Amino acid sequence: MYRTHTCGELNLADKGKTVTLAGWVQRSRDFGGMTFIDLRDRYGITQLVFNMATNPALCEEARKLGREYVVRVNGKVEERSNKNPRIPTGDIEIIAGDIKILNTSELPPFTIEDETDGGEDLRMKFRYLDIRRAPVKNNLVLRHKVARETRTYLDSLGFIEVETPVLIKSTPEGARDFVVPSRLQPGTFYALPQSPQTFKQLLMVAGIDKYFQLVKCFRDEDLRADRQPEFTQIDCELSFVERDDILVTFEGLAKYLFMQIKGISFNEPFPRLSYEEAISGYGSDKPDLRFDMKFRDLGQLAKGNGFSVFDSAEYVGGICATGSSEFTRKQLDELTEFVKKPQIGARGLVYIKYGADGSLKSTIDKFFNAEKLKEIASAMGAKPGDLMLILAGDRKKTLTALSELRLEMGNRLGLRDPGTYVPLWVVDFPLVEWDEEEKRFFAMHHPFTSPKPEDLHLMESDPGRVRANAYDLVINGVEVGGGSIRIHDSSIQKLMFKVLGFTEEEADHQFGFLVNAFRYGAPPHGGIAFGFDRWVALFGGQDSIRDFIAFPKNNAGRDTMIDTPSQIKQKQLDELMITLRPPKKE
RNA sequence: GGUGCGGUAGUUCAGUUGGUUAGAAUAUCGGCCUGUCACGCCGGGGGUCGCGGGUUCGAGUCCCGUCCGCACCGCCA
Repeated sequence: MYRTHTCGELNLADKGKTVTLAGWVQRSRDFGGMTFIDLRDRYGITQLVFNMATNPALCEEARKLGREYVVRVNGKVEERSNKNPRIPTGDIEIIAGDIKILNTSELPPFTIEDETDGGEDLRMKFRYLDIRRAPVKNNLVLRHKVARETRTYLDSLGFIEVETPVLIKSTPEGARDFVVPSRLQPGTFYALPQSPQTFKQLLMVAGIDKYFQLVKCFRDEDLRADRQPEFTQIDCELSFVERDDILVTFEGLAKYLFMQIKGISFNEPFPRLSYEEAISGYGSDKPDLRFDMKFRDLGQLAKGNGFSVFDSAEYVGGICATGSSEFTRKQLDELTEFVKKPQIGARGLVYIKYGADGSLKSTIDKFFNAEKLKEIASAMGAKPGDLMLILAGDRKKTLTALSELRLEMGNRLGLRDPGTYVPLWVVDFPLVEWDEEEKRFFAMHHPFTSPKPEDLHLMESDPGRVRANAYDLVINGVEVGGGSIRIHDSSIQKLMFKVLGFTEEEADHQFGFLVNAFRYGAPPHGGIAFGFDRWVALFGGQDSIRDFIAFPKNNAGRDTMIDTPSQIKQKQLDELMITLRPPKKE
């Protein structure tokens, strides 16, 4: 037997036992007369003791062990005279009787500690060392647990996990595809799935009834802290369901996961907000509801006072920060700079301080007398001690900017605690969105999303106003999942393609297989997909999904550890009949 | 495609107005140390200042270009 125990399990109950442990040398503390070594494996750290008085040869050997050496140790479990309450094995130590070096190690390029001295890119380049660190390892354990609990829950409801192909067909709608050249059919390409969307719908036609899959998806778009080119979805689809069946089922999954993973229970149903309510109230289709600070539309109240910024604005609205009237000039200047950043794009920021003494002080005193300011304050629900922040301009842009300002204020006021979770459903998304560049409508969700029956009559006359039978689950401002009731009626599907500007030929070429399948008795169906990585990161209390993925890509889609993407051999290109064009000359 | 920040010892960083031999912490190596757990104390080694060009008597510092990393906008049905 290689080892009798792990480095994380021994305690006083094991006192007196002779054990064999194996692991990595985390650190050694050499006192000359005695040496302590912290031995680490996935399960924890156990202290080894070597004493010059009782076993000088072995103690000399132990002094020579370097960081990250792999060793196996025989010894006796003893109670420590000085206990360490900070680790689970802190009551005991191993009096080493024998030690074997299983492998030496070069000096690692960064310290293998919870608080490492390694920077991001070094950690990625030596990810196998990074994963030895408890925080990263624990994230992977967390990920495993979420996956396991997801399977347990869905299985208990009769879902079955079905694998769908990874080499599929490219479709121009939506994100860019990663493509894979075919050798057997030179000049043609597979695409990697952006999601198994069409396959799960075909599984519904096939009568699978309740499907799920923890599945890798691929999108060739630019990356962010919460976006990787390959990521994992909890992909689900059900037959013979209406929207509320799906919301209830997966609200159940969310609640189950919160209970199993975080020990948090939600007794109330998740609130539901329409897309329109979310946008007008929070400027975002994924509002962070850990704090209120809802927008107030100041509309006509702001206009006609000679302040041209307001008078010429399509939209004037603001937020009220409770108890923030004491913000300093410096803080307010910072906020102004914040909203004027190009990424946010507001032209300026109007504030009204509602002093605790009832006084009103603002950047627009010149145009608004105390009475008018009081009217605004009352419209915004402000009380003495509050700070009102107002933006004006083009409606869409201003709502977006106000949303960013709201989140910034939430951060500044400490209202976005990572340990607090506030979920909600956003429903009734628009079915399609007008694209000014291409002068055509695009599906907001995807082309198989069904319109709400009551809006069906607008499909041809005013498609922009048609609402979709679609929904997103949002937690703490993170879109963790979304889905829709699908179209199962081929005439509505045809209408949808028409709205999107597909000719019948194009629709047939790209999605003919699905439309064909629907001719053979497609059941009403719908589904949802969750961003598994985001969900795990959320449970882990972090914004970036990168440390919840064992081997993630960097900002530019590179894996610096294996150095990819990279060039391939000419022979491979020849087989694929691919000729590389020389780089464009400027 | 764009914006911002960064790149100096193995690592994380500091480096003033352009001016002597580029520093600190940590890691590492050597010595001392019998109860540490961020051990302590003493000593040593360690630098292509990302790369290329320019300005200058002189560049880590200023300018141009370029590469790399991080965050964001566009993009992500």
